[in-house]
Amino acid sequence: MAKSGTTKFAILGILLAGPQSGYEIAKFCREVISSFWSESYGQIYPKLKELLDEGLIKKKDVAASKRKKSIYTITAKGRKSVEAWAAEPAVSQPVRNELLLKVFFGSELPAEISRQQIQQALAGQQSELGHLKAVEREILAADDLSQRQRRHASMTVRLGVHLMQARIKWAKESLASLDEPSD
Amino acid sequence: MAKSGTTKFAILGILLAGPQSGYEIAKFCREVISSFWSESYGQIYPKLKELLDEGLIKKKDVAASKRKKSIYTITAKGRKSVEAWAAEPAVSQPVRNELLLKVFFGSELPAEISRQQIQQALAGQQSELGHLKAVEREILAADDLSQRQRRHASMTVRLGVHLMQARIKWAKESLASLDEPSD
DNA sequence: AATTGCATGTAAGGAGTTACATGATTAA
DNA sequence: TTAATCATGTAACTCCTTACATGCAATT
Repeated sequence: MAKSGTTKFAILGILLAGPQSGYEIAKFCREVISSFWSESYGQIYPKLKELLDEGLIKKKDVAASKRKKSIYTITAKGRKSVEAWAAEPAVSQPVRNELLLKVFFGSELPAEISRQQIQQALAGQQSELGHLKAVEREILAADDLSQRQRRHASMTVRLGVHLMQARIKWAKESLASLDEPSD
Repeated sequence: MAKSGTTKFAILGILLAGPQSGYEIAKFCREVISSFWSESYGQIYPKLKELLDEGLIKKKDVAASKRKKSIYTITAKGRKSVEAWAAEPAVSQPVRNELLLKVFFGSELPAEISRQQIQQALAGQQSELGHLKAVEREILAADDLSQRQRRHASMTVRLGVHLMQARIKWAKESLASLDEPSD
């Protein structure tokens, strides 16, 4: 995936909510925004160095509770930079859906293959939907977040919910279509 | 994106429908399956060489209408290989949704930013939905396809339709949510 | 005559993950 | 004491796109 450069802005955006260490940024990606974004250590640490060189963040070494760590804070320049990025129309990166690839090729393969794929997908989707709804409830009850933070966080989960419901609808419709007799 | 290796099977899968040249495979990706899969020349040509070495496809040089080209045909071994891959549960690769990232960070940014993002997204989604429905009609009317091919191709487009409708629903719901007064 | 499409490839470089390496602290 | 979590980073490797390079054929 060449030339997107979104990692930089993802880190800056996370720092908007407050100063954090590289480790905490990674944790945030894993625990909070993983349903629509991912970053790994191999990306985060080198990127923090770059952002520092560009003056978009600043570093402070802290001996927090005996363990030393580096806390990064977004600068005014960094804030301007992430705001400009956020205002630009979002570009949707090329989709690659392995399930659809398998279903598409299914017309040239034994009929059970597509049916099983879709049944498995449906099971996963239903459990995923339950998970997303639980996350939604958590967000609405989180008293460590501001009202605006709750609202925006819940919007992101709501898309997940809508998409999952759509996938479930599709899976059921597709299984029915596979049951229809051939002409 | 490390260690997926799906390109190999994508090419094999495309060859299931009949022998084709590298150029035709690329064209097929661009024109037929682009809504859920993409491959570029830089991937296809080197991969064809690998598949040849592994005995999963065979090559025949043809002087079709004065212009020379290489036509690749899937072998029995290749067919077995793609069938085994198709039967394995589809793995969903990590999602990266730039729009949601911007919406999420929107709680720390001027309020107009998220509203504009979602409005722009909605406009794009509505036009995209119209396009998908046109493609669906084309598939159902395509008499160069078998009934099974039409059925499986239409299933892939139907997921696109369902997902796009979900995105539109979400965008409208989110705009309404942004209009609600704060507590 | 010029543009578009057919046709095959390579090179450079960015993006991204995983595994490795190291070590302290804390909870079971 | 053993495992998990905190903490920072690097190296190797894969994946993938874009641009480049080349040249013929058909259409406008």
